[in-house]
Amino acid sequence: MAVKPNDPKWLTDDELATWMLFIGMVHRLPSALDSQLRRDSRISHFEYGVLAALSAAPDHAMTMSEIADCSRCSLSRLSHVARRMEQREWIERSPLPTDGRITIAKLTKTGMKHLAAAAPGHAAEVRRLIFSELRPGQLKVLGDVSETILAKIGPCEPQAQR
Amino acid sequence: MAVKPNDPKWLTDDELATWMLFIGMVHRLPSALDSQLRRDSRISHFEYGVLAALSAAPDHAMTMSEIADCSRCSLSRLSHVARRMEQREWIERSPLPTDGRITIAKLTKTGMKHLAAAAPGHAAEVRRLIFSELRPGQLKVLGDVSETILAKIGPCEPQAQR
DNA sequence: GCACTTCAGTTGAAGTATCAACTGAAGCAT
DNA sequence: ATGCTTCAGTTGATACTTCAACTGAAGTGC
Repeated sequence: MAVKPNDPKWLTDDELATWMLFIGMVHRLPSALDSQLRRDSRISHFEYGVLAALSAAPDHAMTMSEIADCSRCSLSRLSHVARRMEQREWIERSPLPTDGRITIAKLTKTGMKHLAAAAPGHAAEVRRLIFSELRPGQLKVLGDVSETILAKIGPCEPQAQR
Repeated sequence: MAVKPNDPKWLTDDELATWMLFIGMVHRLPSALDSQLRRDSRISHFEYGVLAALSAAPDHAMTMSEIADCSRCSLSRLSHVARRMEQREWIERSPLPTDGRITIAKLTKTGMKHLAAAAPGHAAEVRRLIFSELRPGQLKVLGDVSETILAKIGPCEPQAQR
């Protein structure tokens, strides 16, 4: 991202240099992860996250809102994605009997298989791109900084609470 | 991003905790920056980057390929975006007389005004979200880590060189 | 000078995301 | 029990991104 170097309200030189690297990385990393998953496993990074979340949940099932929270996306986006995943029979959706507003999404066997097939390659890519050359001190800083930024961004706005 | 905690090829506990925070931040930061710019200045983060790059270039002009390189995007994406920006009269495009393959994109006065109007608010948001609570040591680590990851990802693949 | 290749960029189609509007279910106040 | 409000989720329209195919210009070998 290039800049307005003469604007007094912009950043110091050090900050600017960091910013260029950081924003470049932030832009390119998601698509790099996405490419690997699509190429090797015909699945998007976002879909992978949903499957992984479900696989870790009791009974391989969660409500739509729970998934949206932990995937940090809007219900709208999740709803579209869930429809496509349901068509591919990776998940099944059904209303909760005791509260008709709530939809339970459940991982199918097919979905579980796809996830299991995709996981090792994805893990290897994450390790290769990020953790392979990260020293413990850097790991800690990266976690802290991410946490701080996430806190500043705050909870999902788009449609979450309004 | 939830996970496969029992997979031996996955990550250590420390790495996993860091990963969840980091990938969440990486996903949400671009849309947070985008929201601020769209809300306050009717411009996307990507378009902002293009305008900023042009504003820093000699004569406020660059070739399409140069812009694509420094914005880290495909020529295809840039071409679509440039058409929309040309319609809004933020930029003008013309072929280079000495080589008909090359297109020069040039920032217009209108485009410059929009950029100047958007910059302070955007800079403030970047500062608020990222730099306000970052200590010098963290700044350095963030830059180094970003650089390492970018190097691992390598140059743009999509359409850049093939 | 002619075919072949590479280069720089554009285009259209298909997929995906975002936004606003909507639906039906549940809660709640009277 | 009836009307209002909130909740959880879905839907359709619109906008954007990506992919593959294409175009015309320049370079290359013969």
